[in-house]
Amino acid sequence: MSMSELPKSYEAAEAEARWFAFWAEHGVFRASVEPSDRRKTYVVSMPPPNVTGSLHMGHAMFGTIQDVLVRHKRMQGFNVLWQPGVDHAGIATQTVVERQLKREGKTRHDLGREAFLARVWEWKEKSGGRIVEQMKVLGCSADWERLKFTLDADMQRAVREAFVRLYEDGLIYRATRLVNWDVAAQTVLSDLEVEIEENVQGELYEFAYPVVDADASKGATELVVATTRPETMLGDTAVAVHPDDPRYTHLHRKKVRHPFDGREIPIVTDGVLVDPKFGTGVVKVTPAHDFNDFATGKRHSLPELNIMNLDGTINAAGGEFAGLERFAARKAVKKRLAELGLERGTKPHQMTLPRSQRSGTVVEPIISTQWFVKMKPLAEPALAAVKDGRTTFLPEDWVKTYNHWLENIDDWCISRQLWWGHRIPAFHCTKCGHVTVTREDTLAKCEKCGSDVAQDPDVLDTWFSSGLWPFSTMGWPDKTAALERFYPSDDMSTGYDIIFFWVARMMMMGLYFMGEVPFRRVLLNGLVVDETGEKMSKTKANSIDPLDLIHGADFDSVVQKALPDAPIAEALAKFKRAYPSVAQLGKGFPAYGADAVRLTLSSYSPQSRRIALSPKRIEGYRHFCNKIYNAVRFALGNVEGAELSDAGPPKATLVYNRWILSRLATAVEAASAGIDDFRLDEGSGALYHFFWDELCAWYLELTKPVFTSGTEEERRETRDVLAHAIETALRALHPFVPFVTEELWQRVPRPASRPVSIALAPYPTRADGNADDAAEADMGQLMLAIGAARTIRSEHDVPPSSKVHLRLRSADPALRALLERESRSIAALVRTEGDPVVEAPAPRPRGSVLSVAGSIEVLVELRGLVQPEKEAERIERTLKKLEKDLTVLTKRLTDPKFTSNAPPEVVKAAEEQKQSIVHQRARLEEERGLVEELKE
RNA sequence: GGGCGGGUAGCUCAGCGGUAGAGCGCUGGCCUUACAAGCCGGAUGUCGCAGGUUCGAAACCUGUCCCGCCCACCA
Repeated sequence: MSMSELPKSYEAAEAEARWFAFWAEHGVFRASVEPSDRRKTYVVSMPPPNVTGSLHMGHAMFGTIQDVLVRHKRMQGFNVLWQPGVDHAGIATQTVVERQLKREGKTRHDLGREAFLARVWEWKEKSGGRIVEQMKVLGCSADWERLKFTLDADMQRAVREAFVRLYEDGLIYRATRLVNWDVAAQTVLSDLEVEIEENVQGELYEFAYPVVDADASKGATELVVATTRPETMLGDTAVAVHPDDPRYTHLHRKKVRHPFDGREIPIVTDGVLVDPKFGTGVVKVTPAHDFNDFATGKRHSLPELNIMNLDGTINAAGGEFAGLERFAARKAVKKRLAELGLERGTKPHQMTLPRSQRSGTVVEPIISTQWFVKMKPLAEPALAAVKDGRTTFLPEDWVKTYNHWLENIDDWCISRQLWWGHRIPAFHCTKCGHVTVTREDTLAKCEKCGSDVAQDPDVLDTWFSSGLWPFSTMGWPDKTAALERFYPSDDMSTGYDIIFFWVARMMMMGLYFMGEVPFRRVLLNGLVVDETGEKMSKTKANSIDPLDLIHGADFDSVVQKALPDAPIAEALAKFKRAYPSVAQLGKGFPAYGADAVRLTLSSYSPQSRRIALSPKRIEGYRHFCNKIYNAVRFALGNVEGAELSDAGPPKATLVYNRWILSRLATAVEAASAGIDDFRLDEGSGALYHFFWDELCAWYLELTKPVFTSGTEEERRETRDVLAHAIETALRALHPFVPFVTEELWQRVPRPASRPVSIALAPYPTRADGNADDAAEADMGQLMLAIGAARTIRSEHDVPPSSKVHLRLRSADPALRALLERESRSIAALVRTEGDPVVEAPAPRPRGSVLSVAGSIEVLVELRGLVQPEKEAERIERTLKKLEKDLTVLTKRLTDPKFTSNAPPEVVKAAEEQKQSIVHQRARLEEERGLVEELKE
């Protein structure tokens, strides 16, 4: 295969689709449950994306991380299972379909439960697979044949089993209490699904309750209360003051009159609820619509007066306000209070507002009967398992967050008033009210009285089934081969935003049902945000679809997707503010390809909480992918017939061949360490640096003169080492950039034992290279000398087409021998006229410019080419810098505290450096005279 | 109100006890037969601020100012 057969630039799109199909066809991603397969397992569960979802940067992030981990382990010979799945996403999915119905002028109630569910399934079959296809575009090597949907029949069975067991064990119960109500979705929410909006500018409204039978001589005859939700006063059943507040002592045991319906409500004393220093020191108490007041009501046995319908309108208890929507009711109540002369003013007030994570509407606390899971008994083992190290976190500061949440956990409200989801397996007797919880699909008669029963209408919180994921996907509650082999899993990788929602719940459920932690490590990545650090959101028009990066897209279409309802110009302006670097990108994203996007995401330190996506950075990594492609394309022209074995690297005698094998050992070791330690940035960085700065910039350049004018023996050795180096480098890079590496690897000479795909080839280890300090030291000298010569050329504007005469001098005979040996290489890289002259130090020839590189003096003859003024400038500038460094070093070395306290190797390094500087300075000072010579 | 993370080159970020790093951007010279998505050079930082510990601090400690996130029932 010669290089002319490959196009000059790498075209990602075509190659990526082709290789993914190839991997699928060869079952490369398949995990094995064969009893004869003795390989160690490596298991990762993919966080199941919502079935309604389409790929966003968060998916791309975890998809990349997990794919790197999984491909690495697969190449290391593990039996890898990356378990993929899709989540039914209760509220989100139901909302999507209900919105469709609305367009047809219908509600789900018009269809009825069964028909509605049929409709959702239909939608799921049609549109629900999109996210899976998109994960594949990214290159995710999950075992797609094992794809699970959280509502699959076997998942339903697992969920029901879990529910029944928890119920039987007394950990699931039904209770009536104040819960968070989403009036838009018309369902209860768990505490976690309520998002607190901070720093909302609200108002504190004050009004007066007249005291019944007030005695004006003893003090106030009314109590002024303050509230941010005036309409809740319709449900007030008490007014509270602090027991020790002298202002109100005379009112203890008295009552106030409700201004609208004339009810008399008690004045209670409560030291918990009331802070006498806040406001008027009087608090209205609405037990049915406020969490504090609910608790207060319990302490004082107050009635709980519910004033709200489930749709957020005021109910009959609200009297004249019945039927009003809650915010309209607020206005009406205020108006009425003003008319009655009870309004006492309004103050601006900074407050927090609880909003539903799903619908965004303000959450109403209401009293309702729901199903709960008792958390304390589940949380304790989950805390213990992290404390004793059975499960570890990376980065580990997240342990604190995890602990804090579990230590203060409240019971989990798991019922939802939705239709789409796992139905609660409980049956209510229509006659005696007895509740039967059963594993069966249906129940014919009440187990207590034999009357008809009706199944509980509610479904479970989506996260309930997610919590069972690591074992429900393996066939639990059956004792399957998969469960035996793949539980617990090894790494749980996800964004830190779902530590509570998912990670903690899997820990609790896994420990409870399996008696063992569900995973050994929790790897938490940061959130992908825009280039200025803002969270990606619709209103900011700063969301980027990873597919637009992979396949390319005009900014017009990018922003239209992000902010569909705004004018393009406005959306575009917002978008460009969020991504300053796109200003240099013209009209849109080019097709970066999946590899470039993956490598970019791998290059961010996973311990940072925010990952500010920079499109220009992706461009840099696309260039790298192209670099890989071209380097291999070039190498292909010279490696034909290479003889490779998997017993180790080819034998090398030439310094650059030994050197690249030594660097290779370091690089592949760093790559594996980076991946193992969840430092993908370090792993990918090591390979990037190796490939570009060492393999391409130095090694490939050094092989060129060998292939054009080396001896046959030199050519053969270099051919084999080069072939080995690129084959190994491709394997090392594969987890990060799977597509381009497969594309090239298939064409590269490789040992006969290699499998059908690079994805199954062994991941390289140190043994694929050959550590060689002597070769590294020698190459270091050569690189320094060549660099110095190039700098001289460049600073004197010598065009690359002009060849120069080069002299290299050293007092060290061994070094001279090296330079002599490599004179052909040096000549090629510096572009000299003939081979450089290597000699012992001697008087400087007239008309040449000198630079000192370590212990080598580099002289470039420039008579006729040189510009004396520039040279003078260069000398003075360099001397100034040397002088500065020397001052610092001398100061340190003359300080006895330093020389006696610092470790010897540090002192020694400083001394050597000082010597080198002194030497360089001396030589350069001599050079000052040169400028005059050059003018001759 | 509690907790956590961050403030390092113009931008996005590594470094976390031994004389400041990367990518992009900037800049000089090059279409040198793998790659102009490239090559060879170059410039760029009182490492948020103030104290302290140390022979030595961007890194450790204390305080302080900004920015962000999470948790929490102050009406």
